[in-house]
Amino acid sequence: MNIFLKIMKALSDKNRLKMVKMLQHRELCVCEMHTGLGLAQPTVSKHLKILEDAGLVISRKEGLWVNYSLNDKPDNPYTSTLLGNLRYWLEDDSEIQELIEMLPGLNREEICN
Amino acid sequence: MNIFLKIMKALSDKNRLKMVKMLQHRELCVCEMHTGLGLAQPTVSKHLKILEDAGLVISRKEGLWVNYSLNDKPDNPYTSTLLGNLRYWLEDDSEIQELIEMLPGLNREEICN
DNA sequence: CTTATATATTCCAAATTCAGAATATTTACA
DNA sequence: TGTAAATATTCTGAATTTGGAATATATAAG
Repeated sequence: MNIFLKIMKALSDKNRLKMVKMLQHRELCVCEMHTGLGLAQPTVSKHLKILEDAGLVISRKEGLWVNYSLNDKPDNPYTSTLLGNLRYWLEDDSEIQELIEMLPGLNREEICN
Repeated sequence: MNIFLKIMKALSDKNRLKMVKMLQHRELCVCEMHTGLGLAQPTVSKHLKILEDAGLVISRKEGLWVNYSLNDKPDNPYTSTLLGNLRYWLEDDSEIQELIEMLPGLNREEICN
């Protein structure tokens, strides 16, 4: 039950939910999400830790960057089902749509320097 | 997005999750859940309000009792999918199992008087 | 080895959540 | 109308969550 609750709590926050929806489109580094969401970098870093601890997200180091992506090898049925449903859930939400539309313009080389 | 977040928050609490699992077996009044969960009556009442506001649960008055049951006519896909998944999710959780096993012994006529 | 950059961690204040005690409301019934 | 019983609401304190500033860590480049 505890892992289920951890997953639900991780998905109960608006900003973390936005991060998941962003990551459906591509791998992102911290500074890209920090810029895209208009949140402080430490805030984003902490949210990502919560998502990673819940097993929803994985990270991969690439030099100075840390690339985050959705976990496509979940070890429990809750994660796979929820991440699967979230592929289409909230697709019609305007706030999400605006966020997704700005994704192509998010370029880590431009942002982080 | 807000209704989705409300649903996720409602299912992010251990006691509310237990209530949902209890209600999968039968309609229950407040005092039955209050006794079964070992929580104060106002605490249970407030949790039920949160579940009802999220559309997960409905209530039906019957004299002094208020019977709560799962909402089988959800007006959004999140509720129907999640309640559907929760039919089998957590069935193997020992804490849930113990709770379910005590359900047949929960009798409102005995408890509430 | 020093510097610069991306990310993580720590610290703290504000906001929210949770629990139970006290109280209010609602309904049945004498 | 008055009382009893089931539930709902209010109030309060403790715990948790959230956000950002300050700081620490890690890696690349000179």
